[in-house]
Amino acid sequence: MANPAAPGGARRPAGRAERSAARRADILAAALEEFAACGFAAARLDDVARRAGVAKGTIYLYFQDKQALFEELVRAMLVPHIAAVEALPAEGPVRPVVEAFLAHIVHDVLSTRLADVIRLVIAEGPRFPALAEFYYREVVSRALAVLDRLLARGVASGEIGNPALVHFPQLVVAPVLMGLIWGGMFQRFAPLDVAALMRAHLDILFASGRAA
Amino acid sequence: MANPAAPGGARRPAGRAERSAARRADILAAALEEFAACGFAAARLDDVARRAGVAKGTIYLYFQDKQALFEELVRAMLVPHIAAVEALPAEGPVRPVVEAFLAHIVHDVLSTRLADVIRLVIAEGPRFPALAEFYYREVVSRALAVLDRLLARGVASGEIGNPALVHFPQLVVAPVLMGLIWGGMFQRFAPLDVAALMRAHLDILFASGRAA
Amino acid sequence: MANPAAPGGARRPAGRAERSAARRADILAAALEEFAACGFAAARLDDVARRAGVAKGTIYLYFQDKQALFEELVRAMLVPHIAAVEALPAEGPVRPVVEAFLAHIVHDVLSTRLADVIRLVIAEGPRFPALAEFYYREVVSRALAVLDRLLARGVASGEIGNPALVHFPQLVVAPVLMGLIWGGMFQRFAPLDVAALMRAHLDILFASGRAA
Amino acid sequence: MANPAAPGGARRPAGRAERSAARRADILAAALEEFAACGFAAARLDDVARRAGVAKGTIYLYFQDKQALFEELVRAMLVPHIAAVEALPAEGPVRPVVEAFLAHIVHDVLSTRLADVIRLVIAEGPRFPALAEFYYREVVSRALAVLDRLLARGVASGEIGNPALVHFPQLVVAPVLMGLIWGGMFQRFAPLDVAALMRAHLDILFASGRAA
DNA sequence: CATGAATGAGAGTTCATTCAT
DNA sequence: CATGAATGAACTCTCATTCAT
Repeated sequence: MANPAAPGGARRPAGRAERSAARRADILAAALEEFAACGFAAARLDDVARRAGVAKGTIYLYFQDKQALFEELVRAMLVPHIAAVEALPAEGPVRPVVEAFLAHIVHDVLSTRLADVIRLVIAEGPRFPALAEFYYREVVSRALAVLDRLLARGVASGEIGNPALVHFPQLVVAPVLMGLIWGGMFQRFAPLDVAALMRAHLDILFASGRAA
Repeated sequence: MANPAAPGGARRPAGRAERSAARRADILAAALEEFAACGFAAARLDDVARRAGVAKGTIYLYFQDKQALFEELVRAMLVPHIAAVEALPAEGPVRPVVEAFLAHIVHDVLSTRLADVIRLVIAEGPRFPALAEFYYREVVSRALAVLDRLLARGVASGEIGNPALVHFPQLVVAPVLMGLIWGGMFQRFAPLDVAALMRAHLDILFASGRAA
Repeated sequence: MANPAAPGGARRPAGRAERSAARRADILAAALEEFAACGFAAARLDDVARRAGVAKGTIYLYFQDKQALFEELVRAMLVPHIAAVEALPAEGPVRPVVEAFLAHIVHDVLSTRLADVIRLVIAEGPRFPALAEFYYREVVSRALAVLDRLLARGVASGEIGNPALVHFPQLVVAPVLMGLIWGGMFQRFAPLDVAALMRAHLDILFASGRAA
Repeated sequence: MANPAAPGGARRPAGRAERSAARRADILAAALEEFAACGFAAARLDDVARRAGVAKGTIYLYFQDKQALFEELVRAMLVPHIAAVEALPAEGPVRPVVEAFLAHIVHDVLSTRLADVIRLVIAEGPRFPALAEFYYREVVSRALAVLDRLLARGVASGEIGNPALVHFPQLVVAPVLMGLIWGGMFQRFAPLDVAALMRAHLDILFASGRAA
């Protein structure tokens, strides 16, 4: 009677749907840890369940099977960032936008769990074509399209001196990929200053243009 | 003409040592296929054996276990290229050397089995720190050191206008990595012209400098 | 009649804990059969599972591995008898006590599954030092200690004429061991009347003493 | 030219047959070590071969298979002692003969490789009925028959006071078995003075009789 | 909804045995 | 005779998946 959102005597401050969503989130979070640490094939659902604080069977109430869990994990992690990818300003000087774009990736991707997710996609991509395609369609192609327009504008305005860059937005992103891979493999014993790397990268990209 | 075992005529019997080396090579080749296709954990030694045309137990005559097979495979594939990495000319104009360096990678790595091996190292690196370290020590760090000297020379001679590049040889290689990853994931449905990518990349790198 | 789970009527469902304990017992019983028949190394868990009526994997829900199954089997079989070993009367005439002791062993050990267990311990002891030590500590040394006190009393009271026996309680048990080994190896084609053997043994032990 | 027994340039001082016999002996010796250490099932012919200094296949030139090797090993080790078993004097006082008999076993069996062989027979007996039967027929029954006659003589002459012993020669041997088993299992952490045990045993056996 | 005991196909690994050299 | 590379059946152990409770 006190809690209108909890009919039937549920004391917990959450409704059934919320509890369910929370469980789902717990499982996804646990799965991320395990998949990131072991890879898809070597990760054990037993460990995912233990880490999520649920029984092994419960996972199957929320996900069809191991592969579905993996794919939904990747999707769930990527989706919130898909919008951000296209939120770049369409007007004004180009360099600050590219800078913001790269800074965004460095801060919100490379230094977060998202880096693990993308490394997973890269590592397992060949075994999960659907995932690779999803990643390309929803993230990569969109980001590259945005970049492409940006670069065209930069070339048109003279900010970017070298027209070679148009049609190869991958060149803008390549150092990010380098930072991502390096971080997963060599960071431990050969640290790489990604921020400085990005500054140098920007300097080169905009070197021969004139300031906007 | 006196020696019936003389090289030059491929004959069946061969020596014991040759047979043995051939078997080993067969197994490694089969392992490459399977590991590249399935990843380390999901690859089955049964399939490796079948593909190599040997019995399952035979693998264990040549390799301690699955992990050893994997590590030796990577090492065996990388080692022959280690020397090549440092064979860049130490004198003269810089751009042609960098061009040759990238062309070499594109031709001898990206379009060969070596690409699979490096993708494997990237994918499994976190689970095989020894391998990641080997790859860094024997390949990555050497190549970067060579590039570093090259870039310094280019900056000193004015060929490279932008000194930002020095100390970040990773920027030179980043597009190669991009091509490698792209090739493994998106090439099927979104082909990338790596050669053109490289030309654009070079144009940008040497854009603001004066010709040597 | 009110409690459907009440003991006294063997019914199927039972509680989870009971089911679990029963499964464990089934597996141990099956393991005893197989280990006794084949020895540790040659026994196959597949057969244990089949005999226990469970799947192969189920064994691993209850026991860490084959060796743990073996060791727990031996412990589980021996433990219930450890108390019995020290339950011999500490007063009165000695001969009846020794007689009872040997009769107990002949009836409760030699003619039961326990004989198989001890034969297993003897056969596998060298490969399972922990088991040999357990058996010595919990069974052998205790039984010998009890016997030792008993013999000392018998010598003190004159019931046992020969003081040589003190400090060698093994001599009292040796014929039991003989019966155990004989039973496992020769009984089939050269039967040995263990009861008569024991009577003769007792006659000799107490031959030169005077009745208590 | 110096060695007339080595025609054809063979430097080794042995003929073909001798070499062969030596090889056989080497294999048997190696097999004894391995079987004693690991038991029949767990012993590896690979280790036997390595220890014997021959190739794995060579074993099969001398023995049909693993089981034959094992059985011939046991037979070969026991046969030389079969004669000794019946070489006990048929006349004169009994006690010295029994003493000699037990002393012989303690010295020539318990403290030698023979102990390992008999422990093996005991451990593997149930799996090798033919071996158990051979051991019974050629060793056990003969020794017991000899002992039986000896005991009868002792009882007849009054040396042995207790006629219960006749028909149970096993009682004479039981402490030896105890020593054998104890040696294999507990000797390490609970040493048993077998010689003293035997003296006590003899004292008891002959306690109530009058000296011859 | 949630559980976790149970399943059983399938993985890596071993080793007795064979046979071309 | 001797070798040891090769075999492949058989083993132990794992783990995604199911289902009675």
